[in-house]
This record gives sequence, C-alpha cells and structure tokens, in this order.
Amino acid sequence: MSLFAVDRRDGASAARTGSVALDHGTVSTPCFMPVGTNASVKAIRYDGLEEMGVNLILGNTYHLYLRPGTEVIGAAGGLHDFMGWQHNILTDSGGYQVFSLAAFREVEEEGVAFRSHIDGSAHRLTPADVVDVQGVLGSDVMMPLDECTAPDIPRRDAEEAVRRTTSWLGRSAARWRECRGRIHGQLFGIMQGNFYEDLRRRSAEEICAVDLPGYAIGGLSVGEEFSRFRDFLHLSAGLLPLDRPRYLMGIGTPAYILEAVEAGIDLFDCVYPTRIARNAMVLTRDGPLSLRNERFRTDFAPIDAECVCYTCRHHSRAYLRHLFKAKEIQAAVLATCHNLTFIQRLVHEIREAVERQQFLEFKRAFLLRYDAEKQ
RNA sequence: GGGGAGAUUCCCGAGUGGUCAAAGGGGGCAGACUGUAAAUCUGUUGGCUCAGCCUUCGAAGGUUCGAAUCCUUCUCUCCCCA
Repeated sequence: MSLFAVDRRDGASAARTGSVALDHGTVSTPCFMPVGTNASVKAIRYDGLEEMGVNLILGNTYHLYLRPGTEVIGAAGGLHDFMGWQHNILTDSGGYQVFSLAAFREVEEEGVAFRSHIDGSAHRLTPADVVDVQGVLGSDVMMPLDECTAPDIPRRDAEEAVRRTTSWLGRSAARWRECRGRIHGQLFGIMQGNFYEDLRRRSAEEICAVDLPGYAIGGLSVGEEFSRFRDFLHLSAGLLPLDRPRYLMGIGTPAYILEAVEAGIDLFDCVYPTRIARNAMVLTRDGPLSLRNERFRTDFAPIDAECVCYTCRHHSRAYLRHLFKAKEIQAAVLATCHNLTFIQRLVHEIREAVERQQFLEFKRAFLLRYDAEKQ
C-alpha cells in the first residue's frame, strides 16, 4: 500500500513535501487541517474552505458520538453526506476529550467511562467501540483511543498512560483489520510518553510495531514551554518511520507549524486560527492583531495588505472592529475566513520553500518579520 | 405660573452618616486561547514620593468626631398640570 509518497526532502532539515492518497482526494503535505469538532468548522462555509484549498478537515468522535449520535449519522449515510462535505475527514478519537474533560472521566483498562457534558448521561467506550463509531462516521482517517497526559505528572502515571495507549492501540488495530472490508478509513497510531525521553522511545517502538498507514504524536502542546515542546517534537518525530505520514496533533500557531515541518511533520490540526478569530484576533505577516483595540477604530486598511482572502479584498480593520464591538456574527465569519486563509497560505509557501530546498531560510525570514513587533 | 424628580469616578448606574476611591454594566488597557463543553476567559481601570497620603460623588456654605449620603442657597436637567 502506498498511501503516502514523499515528493521532496529539504536538504538542511527533516522537512519534506509529499502526498497522502485518501478516499476523498489526495492531500498535499505538509497540511494543516481546520478543526470541525461538531461536524462544522465554525463560522465558515465549505465553499470557503474549498476556495482556500482545504481538502481535509478534522471531526471529533467523542462529540459526534454524543450528539447527534451514530444513529443519525449512520442513517444519513455517514459523516460526509450528513454534513455535506465531500472531501476528506480525519476524526479524532476522543482521547483528548478524556484528558481535557477530566472531571467526568474514569480511565480503565477496558476503556473509558465518562459522563456526557451535554446531559450527564453515563457512557462507556472501548477502543474497539471507538473504531466502530468512526466506521459508521465513514472517516477517511480514524484515530485510536489513547491517553493524553498533562505535563509534570509523575513518571509512574506517564508510564501507565503509555502502557494503556499501546494496549488500546493493539485492540483498535485488531478491530480495524477485522472490519477492513466494510470500512474504508485508515487507522493511525498515536505516540504518548509525556515529557520523558525514554517513554517517548518506548511508545514509538511499541506503536510502530503495529503496522499502520500513519503515525501521530500526541501529548505535546498541552501547556509546556515552547523549548520543551520543540525538544520533544524533534525527538518524537525522529522516532517515526520515514515512509509513513506523521501527524502532530493539536498545533498550532505559525511558529509551531514551522517547527513541526522542520521536524518532518506532514499533518497537523489546530483550533487556534478559528478560535482566536472568534475572539477578535487576526494573523498578519507582521504578527497577530487584536481587532478590538481602539487604535483600529478608523483604520480602513485591510487586515493584511498582502492577503487575498475575501475579507481582505472587501473589508477594513475598522469595519471588523465595529462588527466585533457590536457582537455581530459576521465578525467571526470574516475573521475566520482570513485566519484560515493565512494559515493555508503559510503552509503553501512552506511547501514551496521545501521544494526549493530553502525551508530554513523561509522559516527564519517569516519568523523574523512575524515576531518583530513583539520586541 | 403650579407640582414633582434628579445631578455619582470616561459613559450608564448602585449607594442615603463611618466597613466608600465608591457595587454592577459598558467602554478603555493588558493577557490568555494550540487532537474546540470557548462568538470565550482572566486581570486591570483617579493621582502620588503608594502597607501611606492627596483629590473626587453639580456649585458654594453649614451641621457632625466623621458627609456621596443631613441642612441652606445657587446652577442646570427631566416629567406632569396650566
């Protein structure tokens, strides 16, 4: 199976371009996936995503399982038809929700027990159940149930999470193989190991022993310092096979994306551009701007003079500021369009730089300008 | 012309003798947001030589140990009746 093909490697770093052939189209890598947790990338229409070249988004098994439920999505003929998105969908398992909604959960060897944050109802999901749910969703890439841990937990707990994640991966993979005739999605393995070098190594070894079409790095960007993130990112990425796509879960900002690509990451996803857009923060080549600031009251320039997105072609900073102050929904829509376009364009330029074998130069130049105003 | 209500820190607005530099909103400023329970959350918002002091609740004067709060006069605003 040649799901993944590397096109070009950067000479001076682990950066690379490639393509992942999924059922709903081939994805060029490095690729940023917008997050659409509830079968919706918030505040943007799908034609908008298509326009900026997005052909892979992320959905969330945990959330969709709880609402609207597999019965509804199954009856609709799967998530693609249900939501009206005919490109690729990667679904996260809910491992992160188990971690972030800790107040409600209980992690057992068998699986996870938790209470719905919506109605308090009790649920229990095994690794096999999670694969089954994603089979009903019709995900192009499915993620196995894993245990994501917070920084600075005792080593014993981090070790236990690795053990559990490996054990669950075995059961997920078994279920996935069992169902391969009926479901089309690809299953990726997820590495854990917290911030312990030997545990990262152990986790990598264990998950890579399970032959899967791709591997992900979990448990990073969970509140740790950037330098620590960077160290463990490079360590972790280096432990994954070269011939499979590497997915770094949950990043990021431009700086994190650039670091990830440098480490040889092919896929990443993050709520960052869409969430900050709803909170009036927009990205520019010269760093982020907080559009609620009074200094934009009569600033009739576009958000970013170099941007060609719909928002920048039609509207000014002053207008967006007004919309945010007035709590108009349009504010979120326009800012989301801009931020996603900005990130898509950044990733596109990254690919071009790698093609030219000038990734590090590109990264340095981009960050120099992006961070300039912070000094 | 008669009767009534009111003027509070950038704005609205609470406060009716000490615990008031004064609740709560708004606005401003700063920060956060990274496999989305987030169109959200946090901090801050008179001045200074800052564990204290100074100025501030329409203006002036008064009562009191003590006043944004009580009294007098003045200025202005609003409502009702003529």
